[in-house]
Amino acid sequence: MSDNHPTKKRILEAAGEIFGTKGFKDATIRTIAKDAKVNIAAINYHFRDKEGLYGAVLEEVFHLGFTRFPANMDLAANADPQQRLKAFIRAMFYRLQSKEGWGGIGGRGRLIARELLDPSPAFEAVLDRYIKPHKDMLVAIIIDIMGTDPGPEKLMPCAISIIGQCIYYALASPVIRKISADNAPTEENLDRLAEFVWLFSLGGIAKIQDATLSPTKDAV
Amino acid sequence: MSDNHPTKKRILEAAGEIFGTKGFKDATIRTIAKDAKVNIAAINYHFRDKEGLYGAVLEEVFHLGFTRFPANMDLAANADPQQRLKAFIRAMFYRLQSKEGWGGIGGRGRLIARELLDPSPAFEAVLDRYIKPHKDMLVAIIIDIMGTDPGPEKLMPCAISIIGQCIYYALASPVIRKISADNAPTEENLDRLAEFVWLFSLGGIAKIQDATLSPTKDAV
DNA sequence: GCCGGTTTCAAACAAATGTTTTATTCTCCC
DNA sequence: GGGAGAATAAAACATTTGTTTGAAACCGGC
Repeated sequence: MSDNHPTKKRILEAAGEIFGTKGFKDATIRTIAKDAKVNIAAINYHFRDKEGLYGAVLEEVFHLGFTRFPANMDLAANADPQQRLKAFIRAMFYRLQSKEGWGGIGGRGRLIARELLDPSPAFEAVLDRYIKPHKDMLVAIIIDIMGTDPGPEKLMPCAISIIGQCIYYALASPVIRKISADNAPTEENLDRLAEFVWLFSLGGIAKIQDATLSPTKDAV
Repeated sequence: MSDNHPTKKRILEAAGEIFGTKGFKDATIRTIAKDAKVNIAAINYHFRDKEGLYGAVLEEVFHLGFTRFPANMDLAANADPQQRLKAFIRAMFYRLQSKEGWGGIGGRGRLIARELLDPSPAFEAVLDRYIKPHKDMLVAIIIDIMGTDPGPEKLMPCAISIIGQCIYYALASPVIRKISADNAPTEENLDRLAEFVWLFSLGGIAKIQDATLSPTKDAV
């Protein structure tokens, strides 16, 4: 079983597409096999079962996305933190949306959104290997922007707000297209959308830095 | 077929829960029937088929959410726009997350997230009836905060960023819980999270208002 | 050239699931 | 109180779908 086996590769490719657009349950082995021009049994032979295939797809998709579009996207490590945030957000948009990455709504980008909603058993590994380090990177950038560590009560929600905006564009693009077609993500407007989210987030961070938040145990 | 028929009501209740947690395809009418303590055939009898049931659930869920937690939540219409934004965001959090609303991750809140990802045929109606007016309300608030209408290039992305943050908390709460348990939405911290998103967004709006954005057709 | 293991293939299997059917029970109105 | 229509129940049906099986084809090494 030499790796990057052509059959295996074709299956992974087709599966990424089908799992992304239809979701785990709606995707059928038969459709994947047909798209990959492969016999049904080949899938079970190479990946044990449907879940095994899904796990392999997930790992491959994350690996691809984070190597092709790393969080510090074409940027010197000593760049000023605001530019690093811009690169971080741009990388996220490109990773999620571009054809070269997860292909946005038509493709595997949705696979990630689905995992956020219903984490699969295979997601746990991906979480530790890719997502947590990615989050730490963002947190470090926010600290640098603020100049001091404001503590987790401000840090984490900032990170969530930033990531949330990026993911939402990927998640809701069918609906965004219906309500405001110009702002639905496409290959052409990723830079514009990323720049917007960047500016918006810089404003948000600044505001949060100055604010005194209600105590954690709120009983308003 | 007198309405709020007890059987019909029980089915709707159970279906909302099951569809929300499992999604359309994973939910089986047998499970729903069992939870509702109803014969399987009763579902087809009252709702024609599985899709008909789903449509009814969707309509009922949106109606409930937007009447119980309207966007101007317990607030005078002439309140200052910043407070109106705060109320808007709080309403969204409560609608999505509270037990009395869509019950967050355990319940029907996920149903909405699923619709954003894969809009069903039944979603179209809900979009016109509930979501578009809701969006218009937010846009009006943003205009009031800025003092002038900045044009759609700034308005719509602001609205998307704000809504995106709220939805993301609902969508990703399983993952947020794993990464930063304190900030996963619960019945108790909704006010705190909403206040955070409000402040962050106020900062974002201010920043965007002052910024000159790249031209729409960007070719950096 | 042939033999071992690997890979592919077509067909069959078994389980799950939406829907329909047919009979029975219930409910209300005359 | 009886009957017509609505509502419920149990069982059967047809389809989809993940998986397995057993045979055929392929391939590298001796």
